Amino acid sequence: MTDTDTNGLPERRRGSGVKMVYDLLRDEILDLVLPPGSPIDEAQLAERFKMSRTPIREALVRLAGEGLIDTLPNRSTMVSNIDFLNMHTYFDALVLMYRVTTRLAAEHHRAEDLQVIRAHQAAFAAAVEAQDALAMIATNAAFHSAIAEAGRNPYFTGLFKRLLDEGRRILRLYYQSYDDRLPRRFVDEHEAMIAVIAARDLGAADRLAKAHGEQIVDQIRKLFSRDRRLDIEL
Amino acid sequence: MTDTDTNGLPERRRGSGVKMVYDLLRDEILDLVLPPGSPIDEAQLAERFKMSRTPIREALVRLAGEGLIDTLPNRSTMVSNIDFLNMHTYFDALVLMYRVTTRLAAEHHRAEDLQVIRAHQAAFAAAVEAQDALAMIATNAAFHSAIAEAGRNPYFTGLFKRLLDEGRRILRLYYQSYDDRLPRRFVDEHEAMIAVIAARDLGAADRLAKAHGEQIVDQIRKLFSRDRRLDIEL
DNA sequence: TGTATTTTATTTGTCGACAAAAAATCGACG
DNA sequence: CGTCGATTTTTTGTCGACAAATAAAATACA
Repeated sequence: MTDTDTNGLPERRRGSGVKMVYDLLRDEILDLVLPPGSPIDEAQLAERFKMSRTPIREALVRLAGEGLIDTLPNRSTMVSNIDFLNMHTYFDALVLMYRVTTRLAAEHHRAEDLQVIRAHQAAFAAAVEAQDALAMIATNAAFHSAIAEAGRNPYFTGLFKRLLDEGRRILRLYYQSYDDRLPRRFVDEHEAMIAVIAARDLGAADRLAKAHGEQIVDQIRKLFSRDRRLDIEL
Repeated sequence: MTDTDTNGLPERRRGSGVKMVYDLLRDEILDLVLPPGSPIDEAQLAERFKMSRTPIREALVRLAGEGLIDTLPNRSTMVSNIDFLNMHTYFDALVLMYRVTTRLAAEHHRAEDLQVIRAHQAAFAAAVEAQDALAMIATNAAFHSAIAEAGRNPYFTGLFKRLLDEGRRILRLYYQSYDDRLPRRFVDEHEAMIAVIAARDLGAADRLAKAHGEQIVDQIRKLFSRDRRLDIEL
């Protein structure tokens, strides 16, 4: 037993509490452990983490800043809803960021970036092989996130990462369908993207990213119209 | 004397304090009243606004979430620096958002949107006529912000508004040069943009926005190399 | 005189408590 | 039996105080 006191609770260093609460709550929201609409009770969290409401509050303010929770003034705060009606705006933004970040990666990447990207791609391929849908979602996001980092534009990577996070919530609703033959196609497309990035072919990077993104959007649209009979306008 | 007590201090309603501090600090940062690097002292702010440190702290957390201030753990927090070395990433993002939002505005705008846009354009023209540089910056940002809103994609408008805010800090450093013949050209270009948006000509909207954005970037680059002998890579 | 070490001072992070605001409960009255 | 109003309960926003962490100052020592 390391780093724990007699109560079995980890000894927290001053200042680490907010980050812990923030990270955990964030994960629980994105993994739908806390589904949209779930009420968030400060006092309850304070008791759960054995700390005062002050650091809890700070974590909540940060989550609200990212739009992951909604706070009604003087009243309850809850996990923000996924806006299915305006989903097309999400897809538009996602595809554009796929394109821009991949193109910039082809332009600005360094040798060490490719190693990181290839490592994430290997992890994604392993998740596909293992048919682990949750791992697919996570490693796929990490793969594209690494590409964005190689593009070296913090404004784009910032927006893109937020979109990928939001995507975690959407995909997790439908990850069941991931046990068909689509994931292997994604693996191949990822390989092709790595190749054009390495070759610094900006045009091809843009084209591949566009096709890749639109295919994912198409797949999600199909899921929606099949499972929910919702016609998402694109 | 309305809404004030005997001390001359406004009676604040519960919950309004944080927003007041946030808004004011934000403006002071963007207007360079608080230049980059300025130390932010919680206790000092608490005394200035006659409130406890708790709401001050919440405002600071939100500002930190937007990257307007940097907080060293357990130590001082200060106004974030403008990253001149990586300015090109800013320009890349700005021009792309100019294009995307203008194109989407041409696609999705409604009649009432055009009225708002034209009103902002009139205010911009008036600022140019009055040679009021600060008003030009503000009304120009409002004009493009209104176009973005008409595009109806919250992900793009969110990023774009943040970029325009950041631009306020950059432009305010150089607003002196605004007393040449460039602003009138901006007025004309704005008029052309409104026309193609109204005509729902997506391609022309994209082209005009690209030219408009790149011209602004070019202008700023010239200012930099002239005033600072700084060679900004683009 | 310069450097290492202790002491002091300043500032942040956290806490428990209180007051305001909204919701929930209860009770009066039709 | 239902509706409106008063009262209680719950939850949030704010406060003042304290403790940990760091910087600054003072002291000891070579």
